Amino acid sequence: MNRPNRKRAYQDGCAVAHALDLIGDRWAMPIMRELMLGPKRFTDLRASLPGISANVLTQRLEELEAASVLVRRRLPPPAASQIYELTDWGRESEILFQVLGRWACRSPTMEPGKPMSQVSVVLSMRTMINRAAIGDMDATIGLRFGEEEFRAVLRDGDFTIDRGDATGDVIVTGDQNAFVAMLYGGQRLEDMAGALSVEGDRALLDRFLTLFPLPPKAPSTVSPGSTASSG
Amino acid sequence: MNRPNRKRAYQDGCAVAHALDLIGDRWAMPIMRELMLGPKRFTDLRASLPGISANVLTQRLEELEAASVLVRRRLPPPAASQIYELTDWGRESEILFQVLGRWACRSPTMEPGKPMSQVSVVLSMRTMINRAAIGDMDATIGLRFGEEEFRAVLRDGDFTIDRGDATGDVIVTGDQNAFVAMLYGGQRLEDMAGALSVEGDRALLDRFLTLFPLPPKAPSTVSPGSTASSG
DNA sequence: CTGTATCCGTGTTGATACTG
DNA sequence: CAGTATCAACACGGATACAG
Repeated sequence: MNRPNRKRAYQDGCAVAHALDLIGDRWAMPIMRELMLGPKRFTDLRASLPGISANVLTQRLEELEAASVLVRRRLPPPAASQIYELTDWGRESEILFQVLGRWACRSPTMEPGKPMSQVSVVLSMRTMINRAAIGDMDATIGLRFGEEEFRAVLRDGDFTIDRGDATGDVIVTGDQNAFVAMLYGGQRLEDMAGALSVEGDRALLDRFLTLFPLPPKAPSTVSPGSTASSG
Repeated sequence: MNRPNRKRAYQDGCAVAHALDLIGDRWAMPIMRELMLGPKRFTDLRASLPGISANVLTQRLEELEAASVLVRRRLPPPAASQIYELTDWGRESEILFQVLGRWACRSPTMEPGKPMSQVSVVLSMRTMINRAAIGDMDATIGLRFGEEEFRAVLRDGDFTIDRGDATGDVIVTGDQNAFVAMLYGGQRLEDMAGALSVEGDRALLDRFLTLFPLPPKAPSTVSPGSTASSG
């Protein structure tokens, strides 16, 4: 229990430096990301953050709780387990993830194809949606990624997607990475080798997939032969 | 020279995780912040980032260069020194700093009064300006913090501030931390004990200072007696 | 089953000293 | 001025053992 308790902190009045003191440690933002669509248990977090170790997760959760970014709640019996949930202010950090995501997807070194968590995929849709292209579309799209279900709604020129029953005009079931390959990789359902199945209005799905354009890449300013850290 | 060259990277397709791979290392964002208003030399960076050590600065600059966030340029003689300059894409990251700053200044654990760099103060004004309150103000404000000079312009309901000659309708000279105490701490010029001097239209300065309101704090969700890391 | 604590090998960070 | 070299302290990740 008696940890030394003194973190390395920027001694800087800049609010950005304070933000980095709070959420700049390794794994802090990915943890927040995984909680953005609702609370999760320790084990769920661990499962959706491949590479994190139990002790690091414990420590980050403590620090984020101390920062009032999240709270831990004990569920009533028979669940008898704890859940971690963003505070209101923690949830307001979603804009950080959107802006960071929009900037980073233009990175010259961003390479697609690496696996994403279910939550990442849903948040990326909130980030990349081109609202100007929605027009008068009025539709509900259900997504079922493993055990998790989400529902997207297009209405009145707006787009929302949240946890919820995967019902609607079209329902996609399967692996979220296969869905991402369609969404951002330009792949077609036929290329998915059965990793995805679709029920309902396939034409709607095709149109839906066009609503998430990727912005142009920024040019690389590194000469190809230099000693850049290649991953 | 032959560093192992393999960083700890999130193996995650999420664009946010990629962003963190690029600029999530300690000191990376403060370095970018210091370059946001124009290029700087190694020694200037070191001076404006108290606490960073030379080897870490070297390494971060290399990594940020490899990420195409900044470039290093050799100045023509007689300067004969290098400068570090953000790329276009690197400069577009300013929105990250604004969003991060707006979110973090609501932190329950944010405590004012810690020193800020000159660049931080200027960027914070870009972040916190309340454009709706500008009205028909038409004025130029000069700021002189140490060796650095900045010029703020209010015109057509817009606000800009950049490096530039500290001339205008009112000119403030002195320590940027004293200026911040007026800007965000509600202090008055008389309380500054001579750390600031003002030439020109003092009424304009008073009105100018009202254009940068702080948003309300988020509530703390930590019980005061708990073992929070009070770092 | 759901976390938490401890040990250990390794890599990163940071302070000091030093070189071109 | 612009970095390198060295070294100690710490953080991370993996494994494992422990507690409710």
